[in-house]
This record gives sequence, structure tokens and C-alpha cells, in this order.
Amino acid sequence: MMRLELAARPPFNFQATVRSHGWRRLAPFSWDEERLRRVERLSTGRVVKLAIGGSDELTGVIVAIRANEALTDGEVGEIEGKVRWMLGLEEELTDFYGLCEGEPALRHVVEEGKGHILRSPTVYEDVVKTICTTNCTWRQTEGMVGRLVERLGEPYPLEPLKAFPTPEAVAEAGENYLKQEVRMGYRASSIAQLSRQVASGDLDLEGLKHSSLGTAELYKWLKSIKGVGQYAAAHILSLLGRYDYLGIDTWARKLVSERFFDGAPVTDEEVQEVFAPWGKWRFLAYWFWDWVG
DNA sequence: TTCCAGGGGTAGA
DNA sequence: TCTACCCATGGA
Repeated sequence: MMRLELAARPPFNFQATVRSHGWRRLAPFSWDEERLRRVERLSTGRVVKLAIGGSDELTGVIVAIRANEALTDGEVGEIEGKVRWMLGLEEELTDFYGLCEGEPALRHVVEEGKGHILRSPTVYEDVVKTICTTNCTWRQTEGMVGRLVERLGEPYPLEPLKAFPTPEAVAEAGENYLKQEVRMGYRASSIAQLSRQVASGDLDLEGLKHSSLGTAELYKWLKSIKGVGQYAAAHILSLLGRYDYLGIDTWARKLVSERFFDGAPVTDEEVQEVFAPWGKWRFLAYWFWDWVG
């Protein structure tokens, strides 16, 4: 077992970051209220298991790595990069924190070091999972992603666990398999096409992490992906650290209706207007808004 | 049986 | 640009 200490830009709260998103409950992630675990396939083909936890000594996280053989420096570096991306350890949110001071419903963000959103190591995984959240219940999303990982992911040699499947594996399985075995319904065709395009190199999703495109262009680009509409594109943007679009779903409509419109039905425009003053931070303002208080 | 879930694509206007 | 309709799946 190997141990990696990774510092984060303060303020950073590991627990709050993991709890920020339902992603922690989608395979291959698992969460026991203390450590975030995940089997990960490295670019060398080696499959390792990560257990990420908070630390009292440093602002950041401690990563325990298990593998069947000693890892190379390159492999350890890859793991470090992936963990930093998943938890947004270097993300600069100072301006957002400044704005939160003036809003009672967001003061807890600064006080508790919130503001980071858990994401997957690859954009491909985040896009697949986002498509799997559309027009179905969360339980169905868990089922689809769970079966995808279980059936197509590469096995971890030391325990019966799998990594998130590569685009190549999903592309090779094909649309019918995704429909019949993974039970993705009509989403199967989108996921199959996406996986083929990523596997062939026609679609460079990972390049979006450091794209120089403006958010509006990125949004358009994402929407051109089959299966990615308004909601999904905005959600993916937020996982890329672009917070100036708000994805309106039934959940957002419900929250805004109850909190700002006394339970009356709201239009998407009304939801947008509520958060428009937050400008480039509007998604974070919505996401971390204290709806109960 | 019908409806709809943290929607999206398409045709037709 | 806007609307109506269809799209698998599974639970209420």
C-alpha cells in the first residue's frame, strides 16, 4: 500500500466536496461517510484501488493506493493528477467566496469550506453519467451505471471490483448490448455513438478540461453531442469548472418554485432570473444554496 | 392503466 | 425560435 498526501488550495473541505454531488454513489465510486473509494484503470493498463480521505494535519487529502505490483513514478503521477481533478484541489474560488459573504443562504459555503463539486477523473465518464441521469429516476441511473461498470469495466486483480469502462470497451460492446444488458433504453444509441467517437479520436473530451474556448462556445459544442441537451450541457460545464450556465431540470424548478414563488409553477426563464445576478458563479450559487434555511 | 422521473431529438410551423 | 410528439425503462 502506498500513501499520497495532496495539499489543496484553502479553504477546502473534503467531506463537503464528496457530499456535494450524487456522483459519490455511482460506480465505481463508493462512499462510507469517511473515505471515497474507487477502482481506477491507469493509461498503462494497470488497475488500482484508491481510498481517499480527509486529513487533520493538512488542508487536502490523503490517498491510499493498492495495486498488485509496485507502481512507476508515471503511474503515481497519473493518480495524483486524477485525484486533484476529481476534487478540484487547485480550484480558485476566492471571488465566489467574496460574493457569498453577502448572501445568508450561501454564508455556509465560506464557513464550511464548500464550493468544490466532485467529478469523475475523465470528462468521458462525466458525460456518460450525465446522459444516464436524464429522464429517469436516480435509482435507474444507479442501476445503469452499476451494470455498465460491472459488465464492461476492467477488473481489479485483488478484489471483485471493476474500473469505469474505457470508451473502447463500451464502443465494442455496441448499442444492442447497452440496451439489452445494461438496460439504458433509448440512451444506448447516444452512449454507443459517443464511445465510438471518443475511442476513434474524433471527439476530444479530455481536452475540454483546459480548453481556451469561451463558455458559450463550449456550451454549443457540448450540445452538438447526441444525447446532450440544455440540462446535460450545463451540468457538464459545471463539472468543467464553468459555472455561468444553469441546467434547469425538474429538481431546480421544484426548489425555485417552493423557495421563491410560494410553490407556484415556474418557467425556465424565471429560474434563470433568480440566479442571473450571480453571473459566472450562478451554477455554484444554485448548487450550494441553502434551500432549507 | 397511466403517469412521469434531476430530458433530448426531430418534424413541422 | 417554438411546439407536439416520440423515445426505453421502471416504479408509483
